[in-house]
Amino acid sequence: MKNDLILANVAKHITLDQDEVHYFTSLLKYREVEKGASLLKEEDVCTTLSYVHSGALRAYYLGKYGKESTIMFAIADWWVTDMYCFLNCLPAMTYIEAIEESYICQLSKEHFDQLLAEVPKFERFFRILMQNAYTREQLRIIQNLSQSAEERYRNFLQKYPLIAQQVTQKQIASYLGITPEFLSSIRKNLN
Amino acid sequence: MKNDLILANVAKHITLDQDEVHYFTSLLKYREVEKGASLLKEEDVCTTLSYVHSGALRAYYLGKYGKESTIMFAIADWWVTDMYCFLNCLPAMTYIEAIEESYICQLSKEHFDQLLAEVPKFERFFRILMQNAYTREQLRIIQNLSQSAEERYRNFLQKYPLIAQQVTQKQIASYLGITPEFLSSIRKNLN
DNA sequence: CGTCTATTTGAATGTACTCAAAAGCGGTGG
DNA sequence: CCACCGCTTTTGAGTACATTCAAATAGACG
Repeated sequence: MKNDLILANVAKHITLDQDEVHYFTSLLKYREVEKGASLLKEEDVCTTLSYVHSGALRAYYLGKYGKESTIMFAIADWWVTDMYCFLNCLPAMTYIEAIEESYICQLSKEHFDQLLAEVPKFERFFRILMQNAYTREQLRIIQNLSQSAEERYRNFLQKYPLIAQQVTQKQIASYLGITPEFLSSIRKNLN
Repeated sequence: MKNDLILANVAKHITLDQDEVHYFTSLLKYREVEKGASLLKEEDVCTTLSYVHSGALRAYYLGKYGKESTIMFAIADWWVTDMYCFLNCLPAMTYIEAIEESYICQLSKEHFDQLLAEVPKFERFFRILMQNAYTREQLRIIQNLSQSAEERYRNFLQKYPLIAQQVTQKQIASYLGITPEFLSSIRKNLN
C-alpha cells in the first residue's frame, strides 16, 4: 500500500500504534509532480513539508544575476521543504523543482502542528530528523571550508552515488559552488 | 541563582513544573574553562553537550597542513558540542576551545538520553534547538555558495555583532573560509 | 530532423592565496 | 614602568585557482 514507504521511514525512529498510524496517514496528501514542474517558487508562502515517495527533487536558491545555488537534492525516502520558511510560515527563499517525474506525500504546516500536539512521539521523530539534517549540513560546511573543489566533487560522488546518477553536472556544480565549466575541467583531470 | 539562565533558555520553548526543573538541574554539571583551554580535542570521544553561561567558545576543524576552519562561535546563551559525535558517541572531528574565560554547564550523553526518556517535553525542546541549528546552517551554506567574501563578511558583522567584538579577525576569516590576509584587504576596501 | 540545453574546450580575466616582511598590540617579567 | 616576546594585523608582490566569455560538440526530446 502506498503509505508503506513513509511509515517505514517513520518506524526507523518511533513506533506507532494502529490509531496513530491512521491519524498520521489521514493528514497526508499525495501528489504527483511532473518533471520540470515547481513544487515551490520563491515568495510563495511555504506551507508544506514533503516526503519523496519516488522520483527526484532539487531545492535551490536563485541569487543575483540568475545564479542558481543548489541547497539539496531529495530522492526517494528523503524529506524536503524550505525548512526555515515552513516553520515560520514565511514566503520561501528558495525554489523546489522536480528533476524527474516524482510522487510525493505532503504534510501541511497546520497538520504538522496538529500532529505534534496530538501525537507527541512525533516530537521525537522530528527531533531526530532535524538532528540528522543539522549534522549533515554541518559536515557540508566543514567540507566547503576545508576542501578543494576536486575533493568536494569526489566526496559528493562517494556520499551520494545514487543522486550523482540522477542529476546533471550543471546541477552538481551548483551544489558544490563552482561553475559547470570548472567541474568539466575537474572531471577531465580526475584520473 | 546560577541555573536561572539555562532555565530561561529552556523556558523559551517548553514549560517545566517544579519536579522537572529539579530533575533537569540535577543532571547539569557546571565548569569553568579558562581562556585558551580546550573543551574538546579531536579524537576525544565527545560525551557532553554544553550550554554557555558566560564567556565565549569556538568550535573548529583542523584540516590538512594545520588549516583551521571555524565551525561556530558560542557566546552566552548558546549551546555547543560536536553534535554528530555527541549523538553517535564517536571520537570528535573538531576542537572546541575557550576564546575567553568561560563558565559553562554540561549535560552528558547519558543524562541527555535519560532526560529525553524521563521528561518527553525535552524532545520538543531539542527538536526546536536542532531545527534552529539546521536552518541556521542552511542559511550559511546558501550564503557561502552565493555571496562574495566581502558580502559574507558584511553579513557576519550584521548577524553577529556581539561575536564580532569578542573574536579575532583571524578567527572570523576562518569562519568565512578566507585567509586573514584577504580579510584584512577586504576591510581596507570596505568604505 | 531540428531545437534546446548540457558539456567540453580554450583564452583572457579576476578573485583569493602564498610568502615574506613590517607594523601593531597585549601580556609578562625584570 | 618599560622592554621584550609572541601573536595578530597589515601590506605588497607573485602565483594559483576558479570564473567569464565565446565557440564547438554532444545529447535529449519532441
